[in-house]
Amino acid sequence: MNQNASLDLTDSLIAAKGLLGWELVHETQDGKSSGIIVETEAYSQEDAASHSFRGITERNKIMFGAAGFAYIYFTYGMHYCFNIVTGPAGHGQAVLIRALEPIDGIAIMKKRRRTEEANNLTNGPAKLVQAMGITKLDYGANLLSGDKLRLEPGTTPNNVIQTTRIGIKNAVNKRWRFYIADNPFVSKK
DNA sequence: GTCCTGATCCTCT
DNA sequence: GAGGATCAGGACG
Repeated sequence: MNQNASLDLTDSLIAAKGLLGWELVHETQDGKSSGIIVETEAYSQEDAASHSFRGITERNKIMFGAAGFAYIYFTYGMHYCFNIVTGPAGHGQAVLIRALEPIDGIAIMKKRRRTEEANNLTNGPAKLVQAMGITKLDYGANLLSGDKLRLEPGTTPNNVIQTTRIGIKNAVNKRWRFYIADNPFVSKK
């Protein structure tokens, strides 16, 4: 376990791996909630599965901006997913956060998720958004500025698994998904 | 405009 | 393991 001095967001693949072990913190009226990032996926504009593949649009324009901002999108008519923008300005890429290990505010998460099961709070991209109280209002938030929604350094995990992504139809052969081995809060092995 | 699809989750069998 | 919920963005004309 090594202390992370800084986060490399110059490339989504590097960032997806580097984000594992970092803590995502959100302070709301209900209190503070946070969790360790245990599962991520990388997306880039050369990648047919990425929202940025077909170029810049009103929805995904934040992906083409500077790194370190929140890209939140709505899908399947009922779910939001949370991404961290990476790469240089002008290059559309981001890292999808797929799962967290709950740390602070677990009682708040249970209330938001309407469940008592601790291992069912944040083990999926739409679940963690709900558990953390993230909304579309957080679109474009600067995660590195120490604001209410932010990233905090954690510890680098020892065992990281690299594999294929989940829930996509294009570019399914790319092994752009990373998760911490043996972590019970990973959405799927 | 209209149509279709989706980086999902939950509730059933 | 399968299917439904439910709506915004994007493609097309």
